[in-house]
Amino acid sequence: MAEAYDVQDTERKWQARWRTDGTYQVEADDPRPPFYSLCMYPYPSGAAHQGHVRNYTFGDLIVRHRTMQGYAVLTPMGFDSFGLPAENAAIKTGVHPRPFTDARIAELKESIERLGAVYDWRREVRSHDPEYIRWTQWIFLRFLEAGLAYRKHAPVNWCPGCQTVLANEQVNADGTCDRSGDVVVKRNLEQWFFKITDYADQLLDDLATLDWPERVKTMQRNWIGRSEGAEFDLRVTGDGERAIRVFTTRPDTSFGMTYVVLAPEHPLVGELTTPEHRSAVAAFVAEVSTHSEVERQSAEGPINKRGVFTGSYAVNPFNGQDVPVYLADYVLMGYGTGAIMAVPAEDQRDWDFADAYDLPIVRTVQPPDGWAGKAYTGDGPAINSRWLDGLEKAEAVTKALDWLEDQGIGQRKVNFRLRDWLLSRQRFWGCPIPVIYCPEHGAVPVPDHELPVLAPDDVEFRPTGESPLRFHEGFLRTTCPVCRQPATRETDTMDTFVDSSWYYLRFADPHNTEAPFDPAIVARWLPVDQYIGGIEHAILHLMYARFFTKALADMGVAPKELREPFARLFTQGMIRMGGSKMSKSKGNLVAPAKYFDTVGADALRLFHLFVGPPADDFDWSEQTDGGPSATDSLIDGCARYLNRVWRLATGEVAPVDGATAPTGDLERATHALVAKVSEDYDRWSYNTAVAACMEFTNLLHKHAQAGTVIDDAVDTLLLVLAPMTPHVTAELWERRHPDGHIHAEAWPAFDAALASALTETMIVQVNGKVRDRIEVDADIDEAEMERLALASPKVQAALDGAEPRKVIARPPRLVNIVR
RNA sequence: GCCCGGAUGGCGAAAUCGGCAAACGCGAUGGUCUCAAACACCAUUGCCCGCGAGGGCUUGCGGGUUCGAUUCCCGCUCCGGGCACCA
Repeated sequence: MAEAYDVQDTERKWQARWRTDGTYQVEADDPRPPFYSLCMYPYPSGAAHQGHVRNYTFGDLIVRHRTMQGYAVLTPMGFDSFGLPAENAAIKTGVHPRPFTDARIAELKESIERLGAVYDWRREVRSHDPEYIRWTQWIFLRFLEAGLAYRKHAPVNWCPGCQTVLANEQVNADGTCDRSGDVVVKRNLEQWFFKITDYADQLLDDLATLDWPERVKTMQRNWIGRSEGAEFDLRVTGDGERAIRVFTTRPDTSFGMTYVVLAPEHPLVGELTTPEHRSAVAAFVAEVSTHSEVERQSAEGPINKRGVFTGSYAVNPFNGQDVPVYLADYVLMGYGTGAIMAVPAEDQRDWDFADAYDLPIVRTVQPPDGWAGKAYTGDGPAINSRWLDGLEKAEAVTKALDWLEDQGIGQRKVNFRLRDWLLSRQRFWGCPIPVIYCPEHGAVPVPDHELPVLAPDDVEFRPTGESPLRFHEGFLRTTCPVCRQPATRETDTMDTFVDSSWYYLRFADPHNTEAPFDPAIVARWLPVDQYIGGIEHAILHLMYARFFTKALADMGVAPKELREPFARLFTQGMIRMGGSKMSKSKGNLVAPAKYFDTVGADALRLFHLFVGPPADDFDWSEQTDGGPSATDSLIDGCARYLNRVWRLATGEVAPVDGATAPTGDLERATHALVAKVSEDYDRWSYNTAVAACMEFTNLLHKHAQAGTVIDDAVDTLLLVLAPMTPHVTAELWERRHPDGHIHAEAWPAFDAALASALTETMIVQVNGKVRDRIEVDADIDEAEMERLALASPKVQAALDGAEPRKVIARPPRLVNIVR
């Protein structure tokens, strides 16, 4: 009886081998060309889920393929181990987040290993390691010195559920918290910020240099939201001193300004409000401040309740007319100058407001004939605009800008939607911000030699909305590094996105005790050649990491030439179940363990590779009562395929009486397989690479049934399968080549000439309909094609005696006869 | 509202540069092996008409360009995602 494939034993055996033999450990001085492959390091939420499996299967395929191609592949892994879930669990159970987190890391690490994904574990990085904390804090201090970290009072997003401040990026479009789903409210607190806006232009421009999915780049462009325009002053009527500064992208429409609007929080509101309007304005401002950002920014509600007149007027500098000054909740203090010139004829919001408040509307751009809409925002000749009349938009904009600058009233100005990154979190389980507050010296950085500032273990976890550190006297009370007088520590911690903004740099030099990393070593490995992760990080993490790389390079901490961290990015599709993303919080996870325990890691990997294009979402079908789901059937099919490969490679395919070997040159077919799989690996078409392997396996199977010798072809099949299904191919290789290690073999070469077929099936069409198929030499010429085609009885029948009007021949595959 | 994707058999999908639509697999049906089952192996499997040979139709919908369109262009429908008073 032939020996069946023992999945469990084999996978365990090879995982142990890869752990101990160092195949995937590399040093900075490795003579091979470097290749840095990185999967986004995970938040440790426990055992892996199918999203991890998919991510690390793709990543592992690249690592193994590049290694076979002769690269020194840097393949590190770590854990984004600070964060809310561990702390929330601590509040619930009273158990410190560290043991909780460490246990979950151990679980996740085990399932990653059971997947057979290989990493240089010597380089493991965990956000909550004291050494990692040290260097995160060190980097924060460098940002502080460079003026890129600062503190200010700011209205911040406060989540009542999480009891903490959130970054803009963590607030959903509907104003709810990205994590808890609670409605976010505004609070005014003193917070630390990173000055990411200093890099807005670079973050925008350098997107062009990246080999990233277009849609991710577009999302980043929209998020940065650059707009060009003008800022200029409007004198307040009857007031020799005060002026209102406005921002506009349409200075060409300035003659159509019929009123001015300030944000309710604008500093001039008090001064501009006349006594008879005071109570109405006060009521309006109070009303607006009770609304959350969401309510305020939703266009619902009657527009005539959304603004109020201040009683003051300002002068439109273009035509000298007085225009009324209003407040409206749709004007935001945080963008531009917090004040706008309203041009209702060319802006729909202004139009609606003018309509509701009976304000005049003057068109300054001629709408096209038959224009039935209200505000016209398109191009057209300027009208009612004196010296701009007749000019098209672009010219009018330029002329208006020049005029503003000549008059000394204003100037060209670029505004960004991007805001500075709020990094303070009123949380315990994060990296402490290394700052001390001294009554005498203010905010003083903790000296480098006192790092890391570590949170104490003996804290009480309470849902207070402030970090438990605030109640820990031993942590809180300290002395000022400058004057040695009593002082207090900052008790906020950093947003966990700070940790993930530089971990990929630390991986290059993870044990450095003198610096976060050696720039020379970083220069060898970075930028990351292939970064893989979920689309959900398209904006936040990827923008922050780009900012960190640029800032660190400018400070000389990272190599100066390193302008971008991730040269190529691949965003894998989501796995959905029942229409929503598979996630722990939705309770619709399908743990991989049950597949590891049955069909094995290779079969599960093969399934993820085969099921569809890696970038596409996949719907995991739910279990029906008792029977296997469609998804489980697909996974079983992958396991069956690997058993077939096993029998083929161990010589156990049963011979079939009277079977004859397929015709065709097996050597050519083998070259074609290598060509196909090589190309598919490079273009992220793993599903078709698997299909090609299956097709080739079917071919070899027929040979085996006929008893043909096919050893070289089987070896090649194992080699091209090795990055996809590493365990079974390693085992088979070792059995076929004693002491051999398939993952140390070279990727098979192919001869392009041999990879193409000798003969082709020529399709003969009459009027575009297929009428015949003829086997021809691959190097056939047009004349011969036409001759063969016209000689075909089926073609003659279709022509029915008619003379062809035209014959199109595309050697060697197609002839179309037009009658 | 704006921007970006997507739609192909019963299901997951393929067709890479405008040239055989449905590769590969799942499921299904019939058969071989078996006491039986599982495994394995063989065959069929887009839809319609036809005993058959064969014929017709088919890539969300409607047009267009072309000898030829799943692929390019115009106009829609539906689904998914991102952004959304950003002046």
